[in-house]
Amino acid sequence: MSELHPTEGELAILRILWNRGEPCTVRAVHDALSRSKDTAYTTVLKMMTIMADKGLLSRDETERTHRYATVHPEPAVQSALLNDLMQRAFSGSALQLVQRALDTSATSAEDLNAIAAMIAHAKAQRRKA
Amino acid sequence: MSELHPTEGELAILRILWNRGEPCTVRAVHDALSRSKDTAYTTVLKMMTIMADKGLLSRDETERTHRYATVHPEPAVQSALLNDLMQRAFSGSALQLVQRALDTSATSAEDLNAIAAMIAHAKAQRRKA
DNA sequence: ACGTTAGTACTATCGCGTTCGTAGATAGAG
DNA sequence: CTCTATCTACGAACGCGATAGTACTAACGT
Repeated sequence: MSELHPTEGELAILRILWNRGEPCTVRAVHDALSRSKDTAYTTVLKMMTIMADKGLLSRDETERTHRYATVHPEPAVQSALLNDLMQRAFSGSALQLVQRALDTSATSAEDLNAIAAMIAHAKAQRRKA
Repeated sequence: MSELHPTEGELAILRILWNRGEPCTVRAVHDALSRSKDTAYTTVLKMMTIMADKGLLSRDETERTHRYATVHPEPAVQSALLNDLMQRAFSGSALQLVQRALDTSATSAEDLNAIAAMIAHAKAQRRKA
């Protein structure tokens, strides 16, 4: 259930793994993380083993240096987080959420167009079904 | 800074206060909260005093039974939470966030139309400026 | 064969959110 | 005036996320 509710630190690690797109060593993740944050190697290791225990990551132990991979794809986690926030702060209303997102961020004209296109597409899907 | 990042429990209390639209007593909040959650009166009291210390709530102590009111309006907190999530899970891209929100939740046709209207409006605003 | 290097595991600590019991204060009823 | 109900305040305890130091293990070069 809460597999898809990573904490802040966990999400930072997941982002790196998603970016790489392939199983990585703790060393690689730590190096990448060091660019934005100052964390000890053992801390990253600890977090990643915990995440593996939780089922957030999978671990390949065939080599001496273990390689970790994400279990859930990025969109699934994004959806889960979004749904969570929608329930907690928007009474479950996707409309309100999107509304707030749009009038908050300085959305570019291109983005507006992209979203409009997306909606048109969604409507088309609707008509088919 | 983190004034606008209420925790889960804090948000539940804020929601009640926002719904009421007026300063409330701890008793009133606790009663409302009891409908969905089983929490002791003193727990709610404790959280609300902490929130007052944090600047999330203001307190009127003129009467014996203090009355608490929200400091920040709901939209502001929603925006802050949304921005936070946008940074953490969507690389700061509002487009991606909205995209995920739309293709995840079973958005109703009316909602789609409402969002489309909203975008049209935003575009119009853009043209003016 | 041995020491250096790099890896994982274990353990401890710290802060914070959450929970609630208990104590102290005050208003209102009898 | 006293007793009771209700309120606030204080402090303790617990779980968990985050952090990191230390110890043990395995490979690799000389």
